[in-house]
Amino acid sequence: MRAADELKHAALEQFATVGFAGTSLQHIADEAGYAKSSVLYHFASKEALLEAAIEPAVAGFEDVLAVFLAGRGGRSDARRRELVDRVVDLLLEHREAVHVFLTQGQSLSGLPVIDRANVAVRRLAAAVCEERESVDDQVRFGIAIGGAAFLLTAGRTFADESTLPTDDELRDALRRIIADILTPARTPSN
Amino acid sequence: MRAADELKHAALEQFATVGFAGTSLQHIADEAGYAKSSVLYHFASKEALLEAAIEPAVAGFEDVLAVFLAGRGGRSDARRRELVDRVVDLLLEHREAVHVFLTQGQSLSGLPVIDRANVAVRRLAAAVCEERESVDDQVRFGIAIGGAAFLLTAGRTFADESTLPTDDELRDALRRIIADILTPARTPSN
DNA sequence: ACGCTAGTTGACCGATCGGTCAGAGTCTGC
DNA sequence: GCAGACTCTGACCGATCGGTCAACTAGCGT
Repeated sequence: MRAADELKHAALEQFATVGFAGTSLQHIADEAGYAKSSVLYHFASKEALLEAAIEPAVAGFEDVLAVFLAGRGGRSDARRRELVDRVVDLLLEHREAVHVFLTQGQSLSGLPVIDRANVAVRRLAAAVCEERESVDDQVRFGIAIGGAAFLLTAGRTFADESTLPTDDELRDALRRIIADILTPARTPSN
Repeated sequence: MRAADELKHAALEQFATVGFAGTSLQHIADEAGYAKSSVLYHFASKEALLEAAIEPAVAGFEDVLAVFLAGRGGRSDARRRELVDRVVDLLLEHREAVHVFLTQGQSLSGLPVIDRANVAVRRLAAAVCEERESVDDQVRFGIAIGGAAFLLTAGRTFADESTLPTDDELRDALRRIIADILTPARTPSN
């Protein structure tokens, strides 16, 4: 069962950097040290490989969301902050899958796992924004999640001037700043 | 000269939605109503077409940046806010080019126009963040620009629940929120 | 009428794409 | 020893890729 994992890992890395359409099965196989045929032995198709590669990430978000929604502690600010923390953890843990979903999700819609991820994100937005549905809140949520995902992957291109921060530094900063973005001024000032 | 513009427009749209590698010259030609050979008559190669398509956007950012850096008014908060406003305008005007650059820039590095865009973004970050180079400031800048770009393109996938906001609404919200994100609490609290 | 240039196109090229298939190697239980 | 399942692979398929090229058309100055 090691081969399938190696292939998933290699595939995810390529999908995140070169894009799904820009990645060939041959290249994935070469990267993982197998023949192209072996890839199609473990996964029925290129799309099935993508699904298998990002499914754990989607499942993770669904779990965190389910825990939040089932929690009996209401939707206090503390609980919402806890949700943000766990989401940030998932963003860091599955950064490649998140990047693939956010940057190529629209061209990949139709794949079951992508549709699952879409409803998960919508429910996440609803949980974070509560019933407040102003344009500002939508924009804040979009910037927070899109920005975080961008920062974790593409952002490295021009953020490494001196020394790029540790994952732990990044995690702390993201937790603080995203919570900051999502809760503008608890009592509106504009 | 109309044909070249039509092809650039069609190409940019495809590059933004399906990705550069995932877009075929044949599809671009079909979309614009020409033959594949015509595309390669107007542009030396697929890469040259990409460069021509996103060059105006890069030039726009370079101009705005040059105006800001050459301005004799120092770097007051008001001037920095004006810079943010103009950058937001450019993000809206060239949203497809911005999307292509931010989501595929790393796999497209090497193309002259992409490298130009990279240095422009770095200088923009320096101009906005001033000499403050803490992890937080870098994260805030990354989230702001990445989030805005994400919101303008991919974000539409799951933001259109009811009615997605007007461009003008979006512009106002972005100006306010991005300025907000980049200037956390004028005097640091951490 | 002429030649010249710009624009457009279909035919064609080698390479590579995702995917199929018939084996070959390896290990197990009998 | 042997049967069977599991894993892996090279050869091969039709389709499509980016790119080349010669030919055709339309306009324009002379």
